[in-house]
Amino acid sequence: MSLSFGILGFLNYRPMSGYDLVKAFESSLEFFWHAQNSHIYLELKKLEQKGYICGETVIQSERPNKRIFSITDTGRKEFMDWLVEGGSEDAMHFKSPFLMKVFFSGNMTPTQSADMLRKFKTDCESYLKRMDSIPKSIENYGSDMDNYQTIYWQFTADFGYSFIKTCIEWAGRCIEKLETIQ
Amino acid sequence: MSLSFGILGFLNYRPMSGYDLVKAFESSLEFFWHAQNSHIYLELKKLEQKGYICGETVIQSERPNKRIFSITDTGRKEFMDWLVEGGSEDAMHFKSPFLMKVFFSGNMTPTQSADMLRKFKTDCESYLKRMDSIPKSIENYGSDMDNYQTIYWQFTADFGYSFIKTCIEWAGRCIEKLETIQ
DNA sequence: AGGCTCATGTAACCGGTTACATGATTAT
DNA sequence: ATAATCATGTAACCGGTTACATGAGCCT
Repeated sequence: MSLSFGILGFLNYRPMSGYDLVKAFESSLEFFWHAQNSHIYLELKKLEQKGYICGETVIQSERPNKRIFSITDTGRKEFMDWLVEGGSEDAMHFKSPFLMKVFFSGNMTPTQSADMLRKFKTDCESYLKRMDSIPKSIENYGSDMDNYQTIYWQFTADFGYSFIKTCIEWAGRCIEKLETIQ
Repeated sequence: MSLSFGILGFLNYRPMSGYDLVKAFESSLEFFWHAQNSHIYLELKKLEQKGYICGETVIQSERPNKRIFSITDTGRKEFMDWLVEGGSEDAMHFKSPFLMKVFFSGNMTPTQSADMLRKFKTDCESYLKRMDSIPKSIENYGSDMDNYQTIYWQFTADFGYSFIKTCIEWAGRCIEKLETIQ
């Protein structure tokens, strides 16, 4: 469901091809909404059928042809309804196979589970490093956009940043605890 | 996929009915793996067909009859393989319609988005309050269980706690920022 | 009388993933 | 040569959700 609103949201900024959308998801929503390219193309088809977007083929000589999609008025209305509705999004709990593993780690030795947590921690740390580039890219992106938009991109980036840092601190505490009982 | 491992994990502690499992998920995995009762019953059927668990009907006079499921040796092996495999769980990113809304909130007024974030924050705060009871229930639960198990339950509880606190702090920062530009 | 707990399921649907398929141009 | 970027899709599958259906016993 939310993928379609993500697509509508991007097309509300400007018309884009499926390929553009794949890139847009990768570079901005990636952290909290990973999207497969196959899924995006399927969703574009559905949105077109519903009349929320309309596609136009652009013939290119030096590159493969592409279809550029624009949001329609009904599409924009649909998007705004979703955005404004106060539906409690259940934002607090999320599905995490990793945490489920931690929950059941009493079936492993402390050494095994500490290793798992160390791997998690280093994964987080390298992810955090890659995230350092985000604030800059928002500034670039934002310069030619409405300045007001960019604060929300910064909000989500800040969330990602804080989340990962919380993960690293938590993993550190867990590992410490496990080292005392070995 | 992970639901089945959650079920196997609980049945690895002790035999349970579908109803027991629903309660177990609600009281412990709820935060990071919400499970529908219908889904649990469907999964139990599949796991039985695969031979990972086996069910036995218990006739009760004062209550409806029930089926108690036990984990089999192959089921236990399957569970342990899942637990130990170092598959990178992709624990860092998760799907959040709420954060997607934040990302696109440049289409709302600062007042509207601040309201949304305030609602989120109070939701988090009431959730945090309810979470205060968890450490106690782990202690109770843990007293008759292997003490070593309980540290992992505490780890996941700690994660939930830290996560919610991070959310509250983040929302606070966002609201503050929005209030300055109104 | 009304609501809660105990107890188990089915059917339809849908959001999303995995794997596969193709092919031109451009840069190294 | 070969890898990367640009570009678009299909088919099969599956994990999970929503809605529905039933019914006994207990507590207030």
